[in-house]
Amino acid sequence: MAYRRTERVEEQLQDKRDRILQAVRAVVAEVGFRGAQVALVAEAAGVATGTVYRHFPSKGDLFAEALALNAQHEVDVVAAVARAEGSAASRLADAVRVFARRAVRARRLAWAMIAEPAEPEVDAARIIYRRAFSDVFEGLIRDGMAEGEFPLQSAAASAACLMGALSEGLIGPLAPEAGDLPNTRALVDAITSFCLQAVSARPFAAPSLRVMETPT
Amino acid sequence: MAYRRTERVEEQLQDKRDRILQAVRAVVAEVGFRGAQVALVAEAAGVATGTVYRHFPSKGDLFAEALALNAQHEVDVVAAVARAEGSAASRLADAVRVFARRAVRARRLAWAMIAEPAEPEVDAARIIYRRAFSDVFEGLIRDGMAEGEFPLQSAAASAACLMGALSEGLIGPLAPEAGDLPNTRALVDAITSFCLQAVSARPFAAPSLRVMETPT
DNA sequence: ACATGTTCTGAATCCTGGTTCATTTCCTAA
DNA sequence: TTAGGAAATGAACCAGGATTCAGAACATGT
Repeated sequence: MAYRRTERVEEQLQDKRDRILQAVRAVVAEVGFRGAQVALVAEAAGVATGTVYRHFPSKGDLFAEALALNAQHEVDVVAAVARAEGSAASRLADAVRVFARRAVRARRLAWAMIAEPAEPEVDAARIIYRRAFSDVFEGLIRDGMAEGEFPLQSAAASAACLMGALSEGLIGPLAPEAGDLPNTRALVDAITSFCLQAVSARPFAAPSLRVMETPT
Repeated sequence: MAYRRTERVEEQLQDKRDRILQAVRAVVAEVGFRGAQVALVAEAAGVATGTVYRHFPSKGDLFAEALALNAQHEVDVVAAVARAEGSAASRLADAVRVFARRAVRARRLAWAMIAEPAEPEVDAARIIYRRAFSDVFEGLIRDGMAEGEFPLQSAAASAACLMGALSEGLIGPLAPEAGDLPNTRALVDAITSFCLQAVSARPFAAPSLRVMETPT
């Protein structure tokens, strides 16, 4: 016996792993998932291509973990806002606004995280985190209903719609092709109030469908 | 000169082209974009792989055109509903409902069309049609504002959010993994009223953000 | 300094599925 | 019936990028 993994090595290993994850973030923020190849990530992390595979089983796993890292952080931020004090409505508005604002700041990265096509593993992770955000909103909607601030509704469905409105409202403007967004503030406000009203408005007696069965 | 493209040949050609496009639809409806490879499509269309390339320059183009065909049809259906008579609110509700209902019917296909990862050309087409739907909704929102049915709002932003709420509200349930959706009706209703209220409710004075600048 | 095990390296390999193209089959007009 | 194209075929080809792996460089404890 002449080798033992010392504390120091352990740290270096961990550190290298972290560096690789950070590199993914950096590369994706720059060239998106599309252009993010393993070799580039390795270079950005200052390691050889093969090293990446000593730390992660595959590209998909690596990228999914990188996304998860980022997304979890955002979830935490939003959840913290949601946990603040105040009415459900104001907390919901704040949560939505914080999400939107942060996304607008890190345009390219946000777009990649939310919408850019990527490996299946990444998609899987996205679904999980979409739901995580959705859960936060769902909790707020339930609070609001409990307090009588919001009308009764399917919290789960509303939360999903809310999440959708939020990301779609953002996606167009965030897309790399779209030019500079001139009035960030207005955009964020529009999205926020859309979401708020959807959830907090008095129940609307949706007119029944008079259109016949639409065929074809 | 001993050959001239006759009427009949012309038709056969056109017909073959159509068959290929239909085959894409069928294959995608079955195995999604992920599993849809050119060879499969060719087989489904009853032609050789190479033939596909006599009609379309590349897989991406073919698939994008197939999506466009489908999407355009849906846009037409929704636009027709939007053009019916009645208040803006009821037309909007109907439009949303029809979209959702039809999507729920053709689960796998709808999911593929709306959300499944695919070639860049397909994504490009998606963006175009997303906007097409969004435009229909935007028109209705404007109508509603003009009539005083809806409060003043950014029609473009609301329409985008609406589109997002609609697709996201659907996507989860439509995803291939998700089991059977038991109460289709309830889902469609929940989505519809979410959208309606978002757009038609009295303006909500969104509480201002008391949370400090969230760092990191 | 050495023996033994570990991590790193990056060029070579492999794989997948889109695309090509030499050949065959099919049309048309004379 | 046949010459002069056009369209169809599908096996072979190829690109691009993930993954591997044989050797080099390191660590550790004696």
